[in-house]
Amino acid sequence: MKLEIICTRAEANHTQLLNCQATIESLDNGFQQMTKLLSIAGNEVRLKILFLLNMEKELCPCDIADILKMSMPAISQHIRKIKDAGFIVSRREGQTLYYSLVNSETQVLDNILSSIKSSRKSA
Amino acid sequence: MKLEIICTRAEANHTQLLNCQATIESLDNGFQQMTKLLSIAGNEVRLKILFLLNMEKELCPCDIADILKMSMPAISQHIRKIKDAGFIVSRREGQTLYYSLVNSETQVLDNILSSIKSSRKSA
DNA sequence: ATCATATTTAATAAGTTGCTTAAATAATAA
DNA sequence: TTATTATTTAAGCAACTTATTAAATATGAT
Repeated sequence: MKLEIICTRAEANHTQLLNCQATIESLDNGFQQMTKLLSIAGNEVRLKILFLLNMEKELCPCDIADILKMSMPAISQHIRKIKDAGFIVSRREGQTLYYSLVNSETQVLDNILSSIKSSRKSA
Repeated sequence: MKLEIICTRAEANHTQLLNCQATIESLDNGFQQMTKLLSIAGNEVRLKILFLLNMEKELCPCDIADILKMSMPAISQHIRKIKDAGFIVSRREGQTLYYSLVNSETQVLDNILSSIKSSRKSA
């Protein structure tokens, strides 16, 4: 792989820049995975859904729509995104679908959610 | 504040739902602050910029453009978003602007960045 | 001054997001 | 079967995002 440097500043440290490029490239998969999580959680509605599922273990779309005072289709479409990303799973009971968090490799998500939980005390 | 419940399921636990609404509302500020951070970091380019600034202490836009192989204006506009959100500051040295991370209340961000760092080992 | 470098800003275009409304599925009940 | 409830899907649209290109600032050098 070709690593080019175009910065012309005299002070620019080319070794440093090449090093940075190599590091960024070696972590490419990590960046993609993390961006997937953060772009899902970086929407206030979806962040609240994740928080609620963490708090209540499982909820149906209707509950979530009630709690967040939003329409069913709006909630359903957020749920689909979170599900497509693999962070939640569903379980059917009659006409009702219950969604719950997948608990795997969610160390960063856990940290985000507990940070929100403790925000009441500090705010 | 009026808390309405519209879910008609017989099994729906109204106390639970009202409780959830109250919790979500009490943490409103926390949700907004966290969404701000995650929506900034939930873009792969910005996540890499934050990672690089964490790794190298300070960098100029030109360095970042080189490392990420992107145009100066594209980088500059990402930097502006991160700066407007208050996560980085700049220091001028002649014609060059050096950007660095603001280190305050960044516990979640630190966790995100160190998680990426350790992704090489596990991937 | 004039020019070159580092950076930002503005205008714009293409793509994405996130809602709404209406229609489609799926399961259950009468 | 027909109706009801829970949920999803589709179409449409306004708002937002992110890149590009070109122009504007700011600093330093000639």
